[in-house]
Amino acid sequence: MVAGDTAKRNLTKVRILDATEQLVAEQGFDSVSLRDITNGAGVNVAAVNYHFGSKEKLYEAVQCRYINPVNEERLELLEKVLAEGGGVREILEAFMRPFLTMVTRSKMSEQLFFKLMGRCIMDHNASLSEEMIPLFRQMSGAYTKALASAFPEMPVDLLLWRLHFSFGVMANTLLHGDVLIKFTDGACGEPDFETNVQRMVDFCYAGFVAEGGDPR
Amino acid sequence: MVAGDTAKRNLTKVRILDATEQLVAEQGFDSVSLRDITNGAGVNVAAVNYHFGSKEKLYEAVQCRYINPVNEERLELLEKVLAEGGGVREILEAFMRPFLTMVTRSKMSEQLFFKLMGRCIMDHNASLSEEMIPLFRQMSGAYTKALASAFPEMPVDLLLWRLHFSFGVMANTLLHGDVLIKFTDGACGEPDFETNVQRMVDFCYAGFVAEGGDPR
DNA sequence: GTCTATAAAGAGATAGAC
DNA sequence: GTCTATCTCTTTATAGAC
Repeated sequence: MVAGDTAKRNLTKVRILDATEQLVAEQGFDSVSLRDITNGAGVNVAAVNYHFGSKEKLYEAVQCRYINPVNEERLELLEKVLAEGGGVREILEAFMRPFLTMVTRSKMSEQLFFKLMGRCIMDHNASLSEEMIPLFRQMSGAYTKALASAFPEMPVDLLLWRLHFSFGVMANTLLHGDVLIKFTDGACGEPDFETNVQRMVDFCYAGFVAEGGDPR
Repeated sequence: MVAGDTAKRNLTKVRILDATEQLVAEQGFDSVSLRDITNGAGVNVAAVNYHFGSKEKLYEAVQCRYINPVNEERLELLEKVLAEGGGVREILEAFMRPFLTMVTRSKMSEQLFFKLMGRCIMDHNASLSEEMIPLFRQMSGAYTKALASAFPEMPVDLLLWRLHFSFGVMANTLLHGDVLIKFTDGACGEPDFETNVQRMVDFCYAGFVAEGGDPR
């Protein structure tokens, strides 16, 4: 195999991934057919099964493409925050900011990219990919531990639910931020995600330190 | 038409609704076929189209069956809270508690019922039914107004986003509460929804009164 | 590695008998 | 109001030519 073959193979593969993430962001995992995808990518219908094995595996590739780097960056940022003696606010920011870093790696608009991310973390019908579970467990374990250190007197179950609540705040903003904008006829403004990260961190930080908590 | 006919027609219709909500709660709107439904209900395949017109309209009926009463009860509770001079905490509780009232009207287990509710408010692929939009707008308008009175100095856009965050907390708990339980191997406990409502109210109340807010 | 052609299964919907 | 039988369309996947 020569370099040109690899380049061409990767081109087709990447075209499929790009088309899939665009269509999935717009319509959801369950509403997109292989023909939609191959038409969008300008490749033959058989190409998906040749390059990915099945539609399901293509979907796993789409999910892992960004979610795994997001979880890696979450781990890196958390380490940095803890090394610098950061508190709960910084921990929560480390949890939410990586989506903002990752958007620059995609060809999609910010709005569509966040929609895709929301679908990846919320549409558990379309197979929560096995390939992302270990990293996800590691990441959530590290954050749980960090928050448990910050709130030594908070019962673990309460802490886990508050982390889950924070996850819900973020996921709903990613997935349905556009719905709020349409539903309020723009009265909520059209904040960029940087603004939303700050607002979400403020909101969840206050929720974490609420009665029962023991903030550092 | 005699009473018996009506009873029998309603029986079939209700059997279809019951089977559909059970299957949708378990598998999601996009993963259930008409044959799954009619098998589950013990009725003929043609019955769905006879009684509901189409699969889509059946889904709208399933969504409206509980979501409309939930939104009505939210409005009633809010009126009562405001009449009694309740504050932000009580307003948030009025927003979240109706799911707990409604679960008793269903044949499903609590866990499955909340899963169904989560799907109804989060799966916007499967058609956000036109029939529930007016009530939904009225309800969210009333809550926005009540919260705006409680936080007269908070910019409206921030207030709307904090309400959206609260919605995310609740929706994620309804839809993915079971995921947290499995994912943490039970370390989060298995709290009943009453406990979760209190925790969500605590969390969101603190989020609302965080810096920038002006609590009553 | 890419194409055409097609297989095989399953979907939603409905005509017409009862 | 309910049933059987069937229509029509779409889906994923693949065999085999190039």
